[in-house]
Amino acid sequence: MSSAKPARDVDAPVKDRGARSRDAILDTAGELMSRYGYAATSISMISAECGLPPSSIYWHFGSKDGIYVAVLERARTALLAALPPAAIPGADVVQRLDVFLAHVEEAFRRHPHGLKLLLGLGMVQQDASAAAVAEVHHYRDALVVWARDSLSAVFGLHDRPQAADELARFTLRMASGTAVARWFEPGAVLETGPLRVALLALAAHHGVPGTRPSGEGGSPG
Amino acid sequence: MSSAKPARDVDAPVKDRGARSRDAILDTAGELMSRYGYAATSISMISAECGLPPSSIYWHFGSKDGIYVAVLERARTALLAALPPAAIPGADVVQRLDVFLAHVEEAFRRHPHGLKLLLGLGMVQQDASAAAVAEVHHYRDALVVWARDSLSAVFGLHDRPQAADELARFTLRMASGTAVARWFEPGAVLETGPLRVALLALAAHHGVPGTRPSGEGGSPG
DNA sequence: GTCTATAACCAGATAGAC
DNA sequence: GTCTATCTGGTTATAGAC
Repeated sequence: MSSAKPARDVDAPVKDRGARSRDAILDTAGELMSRYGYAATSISMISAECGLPPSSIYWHFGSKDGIYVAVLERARTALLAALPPAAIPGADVVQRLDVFLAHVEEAFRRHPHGLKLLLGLGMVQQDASAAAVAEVHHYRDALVVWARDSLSAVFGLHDRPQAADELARFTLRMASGTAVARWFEPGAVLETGPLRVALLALAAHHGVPGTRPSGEGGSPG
Repeated sequence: MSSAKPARDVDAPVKDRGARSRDAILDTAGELMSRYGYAATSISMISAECGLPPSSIYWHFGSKDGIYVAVLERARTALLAALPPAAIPGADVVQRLDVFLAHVEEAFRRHPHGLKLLLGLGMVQQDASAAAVAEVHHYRDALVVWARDSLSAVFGLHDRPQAADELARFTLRMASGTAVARWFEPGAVLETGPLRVALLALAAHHGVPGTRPSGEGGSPG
């Protein structure tokens, strides 16, 4: 028996050792950076954790910024793939909202690093490369667009972009706040119950039909 | 002429040069750490910015952790002093809520570093001293207690601690999410309008009297 | 693609004159 | 309390054998 922690597959077919190493580095770096932040995560930490020497890490990613860009890009892709699409099935608003919230809650629960990375690395502006800053904003913008489109579809706000923006900001800030809470209480999840009540009230406040608090089925037939 | 940036008062009476230097260091460190985070802020950066040599900084605070603890302690004191006390004046729920939200919005607007420091430094667990970790949790706990007490007073939830906890978590997560948003849009403020609607709806959902959406004055007399 | 070894540098922290 | 000068160790990054 070699070691208790086979972080990477040394005996894998030589064919794709490179791709496997690359993934191992990204896994380790994502884990460490989401926990300690970009600045506090060193190449030696990543090297020690994933078992590859620093030079291999540099061979794959070129620089610390390069690792960061790759980690963030992968996190963004994975999170956006897990988030529900804008086309939510459901006849009425409440039905669509419940489907939407269930998907969102699961996506944020299954990809806990997604937002944390954005948070811990958002303050990179210091010595980060232009590519790194661009990727941070790309990530953030993608989430904003997703939130606006989704909530617009759920509540039927295609002709009321301001209301859609408000609901999107509200939802994203709650999600970010939950990500923050998670590094004090690791088990914290997005509380969809209160969020559901809040979104329905906000929509009702904007006069969106089918969101009145009394009578869960909407307007009486 | 000496320099265009007199960051500290070199010609001040010798009497309290120490106290002034201490404050200057804390100001600079707070500014930098809230922008770049703890790990990315170096002693040399602080030294260059405030004009005092590294050894003076160490004389005042002993270590980088020491600076951090002092910065966070001062931020916590200032923020909690600016936040409204639990005893909110106002006859009915809506009145108290409006006073509360106005105070909170102003406190978070006038102390933009307060929460950012907590965010950027929350991930210090890596090589931080026990004192530093303790201060982070002290800060966070103080905010949690404040939120619970305040919202309990506003909505009259003394006998319903679970509802008070839920409203407190909701409010704090929105505030944290806003602090996060602020490092993408520096002008972002806590949006008390939607938060007001949401809190009223949550309270109504819990059956708190005086929070029904229709009829802003509460129950008809 | 992966390794050993190391260059060049900057971080946190200290010594000791004044 | 403040300064100049410096020590030590870790940091990013590279050279070059295999």
